[in-house]
Amino acid sequence: MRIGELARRTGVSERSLRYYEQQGLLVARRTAGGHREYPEAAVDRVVHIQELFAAGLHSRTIYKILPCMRDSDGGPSETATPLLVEELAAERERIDRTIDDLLRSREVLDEVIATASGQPPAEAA
Amino acid sequence: MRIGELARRTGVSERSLRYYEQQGLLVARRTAGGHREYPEAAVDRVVHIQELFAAGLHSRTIYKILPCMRDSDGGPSETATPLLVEELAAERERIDRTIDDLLRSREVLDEVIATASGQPPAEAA
DNA sequence: GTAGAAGCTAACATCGATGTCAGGTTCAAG
DNA sequence: CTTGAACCTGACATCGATGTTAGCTTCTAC
Repeated sequence: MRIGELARRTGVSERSLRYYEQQGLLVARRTAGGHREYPEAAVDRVVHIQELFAAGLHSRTIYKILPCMRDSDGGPSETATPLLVEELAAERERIDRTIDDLLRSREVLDEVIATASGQPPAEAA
Repeated sequence: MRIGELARRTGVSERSLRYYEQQGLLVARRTAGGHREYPEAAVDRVVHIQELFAAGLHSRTIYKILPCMRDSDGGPSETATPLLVEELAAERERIDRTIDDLLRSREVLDEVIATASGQPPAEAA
């Protein structure tokens, strides 16, 4: 498929898809005229990439772990080096901390919402 | 206390503290010479602010909800308007989505780590 | 009063994914 | 062949919190 369809099917802008390619996250065959031609598997791959971006990983990190991920084609084509594993463990910890922060913040929001919704301030009672 | 101590005690840079003030998130009395002078409660307040920043909220949003938060001084000094509540609910949903993304991504990382650590790739078997 | 630490303001830099625009080429259907 | 949609590259803009620097002032302890 071409870039327009891939963008439509993944919800990722063409701009971003080209950026992913530039960062080595996505490859595409080229038409005689230079247009990108993606295989079906590209859809899954873009979804994976998005997930990792959503986790706050940098493209450089994603670049390193992508070959180690179970792809739609089957098993991973490569195994993570100890160094990469160490880096991923650090990312994992960062993610854990982020989740904790989010849970705490969500509680704060809930408290404010609850106060405003259910319990009119004492001054009004 | 002055800005240096507040920075030390909260782990937030002086630069950021001044920025918070500029955004209206933090107020400080001023010395005759213009130096900032913070009350003890500022420590808690800065911690709150950091939590909300960590959740991905913008300073403008934090500005709006801060007066509605239970402060170290006691109850909230203001109650959220319905409009604000709606906005906070949207933030809450965003946070939920973010958490989901993070959980998914963490699983991906765990899988890669597990593969690299324990299970040599199938092609070798 | 004086030296050095600590503060002040203002301005500019940064990071990274993404938006957007310009100017040109290719593709597909008539 | 022609036309309009889709695509190409390249460059510049954006957002927002924070880092950094410069040049100056204030504070504190001697």
